[in-house]
Amino acid sequence: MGGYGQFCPVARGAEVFAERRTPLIVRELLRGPAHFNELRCGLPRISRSLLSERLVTLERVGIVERRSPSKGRGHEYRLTKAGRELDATVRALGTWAYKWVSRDLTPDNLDPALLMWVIERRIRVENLPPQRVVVHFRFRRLPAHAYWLVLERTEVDLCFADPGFGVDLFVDAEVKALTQIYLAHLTVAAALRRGEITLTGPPEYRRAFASWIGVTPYARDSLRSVARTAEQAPLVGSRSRT
Amino acid sequence: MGGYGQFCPVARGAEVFAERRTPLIVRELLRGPAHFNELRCGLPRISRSLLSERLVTLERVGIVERRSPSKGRGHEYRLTKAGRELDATVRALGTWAYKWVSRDLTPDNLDPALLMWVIERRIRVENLPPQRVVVHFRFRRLPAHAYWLVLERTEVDLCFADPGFGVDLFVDAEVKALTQIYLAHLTVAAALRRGEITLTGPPEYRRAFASWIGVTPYARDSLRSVARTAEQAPLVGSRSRT
DNA sequence: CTGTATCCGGATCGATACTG
DNA sequence: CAGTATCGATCCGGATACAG
Repeated sequence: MGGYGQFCPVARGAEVFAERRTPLIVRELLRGPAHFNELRCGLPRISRSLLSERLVTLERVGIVERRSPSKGRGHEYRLTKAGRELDATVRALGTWAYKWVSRDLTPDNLDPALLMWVIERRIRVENLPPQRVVVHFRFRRLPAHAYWLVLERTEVDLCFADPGFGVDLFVDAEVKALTQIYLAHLTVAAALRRGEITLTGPPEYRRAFASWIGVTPYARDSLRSVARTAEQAPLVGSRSRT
Repeated sequence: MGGYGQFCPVARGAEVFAERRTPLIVRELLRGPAHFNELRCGLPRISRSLLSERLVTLERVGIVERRSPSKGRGHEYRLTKAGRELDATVRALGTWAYKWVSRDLTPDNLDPALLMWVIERRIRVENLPPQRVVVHFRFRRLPAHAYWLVLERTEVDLCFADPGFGVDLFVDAEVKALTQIYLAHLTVAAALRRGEITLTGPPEYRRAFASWIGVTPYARDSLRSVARTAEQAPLVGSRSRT
């Protein structure tokens, strides 16, 4: 019961791309992660069985190439040329969804761990001060979630335990507000005004904080991005993680 | 178990667009049909239950608008502005699939009725002779399938029974070959040479037949993007785009 | 004619246990 | 660590019957 019994390219494409979770797996692969458990980081609720099965399918149809352990353990999953060219489709889908469905965030869509993960990747290092800054994030009504971002111009790290350098800036936030900021549907200034985010620390860091946080790349393509203020310079590209 | 638990626009978009059969339903709505059973024509194996359910979902998320019977029976299903803007995503998917997966046609992908349906819609009326031409299609090893195309510059009709005007041109074809022609992976000339299509009728009609048949729009998109890429390469002569 | 509700078999998915 | 096999619960989808 796999296919649609059609020769139409949209149907053939949907057979491989529009299977459940597949667009997200392709999105992750486009971002860069190549190992099984790296991929799982960006796919919070996926089971290992399903990810494994999808990777097998994607390899079979020529979107993914599985390479033998180059030096570490396990395999490397890389997109083939065909897979990389799915970028245009993923972008089109993301851009559409940014414009039309990203505004209404239900509690089910919120995920502090995932949020911190993407915020880390989009930190605008060029706006950081020369010295290292440790920012401690906590989320209201979710005491179990605590994160530390260690920010340096040369490297950004996300920790799940106090890294021990001392904390320079405390961020106490509503998950929803910080998510909206990442989606460029709310400015840091507005969130502070409404009390949905509280910053504690030296004034220069409190002032600069907004310039450190990046936004989703899908906001860039949308005509409707509301929060395009002076504080938001062009987005930086993704940086490599090791 | 509906959503993916993510705020990422790609995930939100996939929740609504990448559900099974949904890309095809959107594709059909983009083409124009607005009534329930018109939609089913382009979705051969879909059950009424599933189409009904998907239309309800699409209406709920704001992609489809259900209008009360304007004059006929039943409802009209129209894309909203949000739905129409999915065009870019459908095109991206179709263009990708045309390039990467449309070549390998399995018997399961072939469907004479659907093929005739899309050929009818893409007839290049500007190349037709002034007088009416009736073309009778038959498919090898599928004696149950017989179709008549009544071609006029002002109107094209597909019939499943002899319309009674007499037949001007007989086409006896391998389903696969005619499908490949529609996908622009094979020319009529080559198919004739290989004996995969046989034309019977006056020489002027046999010669002109190739110019009446159109090809999938995704072939054109693909050629255009190839041209665009070529134009960016330094060694290729310039071509203007509008 | 234009859908909708129900039922049931098969497909899918996550948890668990297991292997290299 | 990096997956894979198995199994049971859940979900999906087509057939059928039914309603406007």
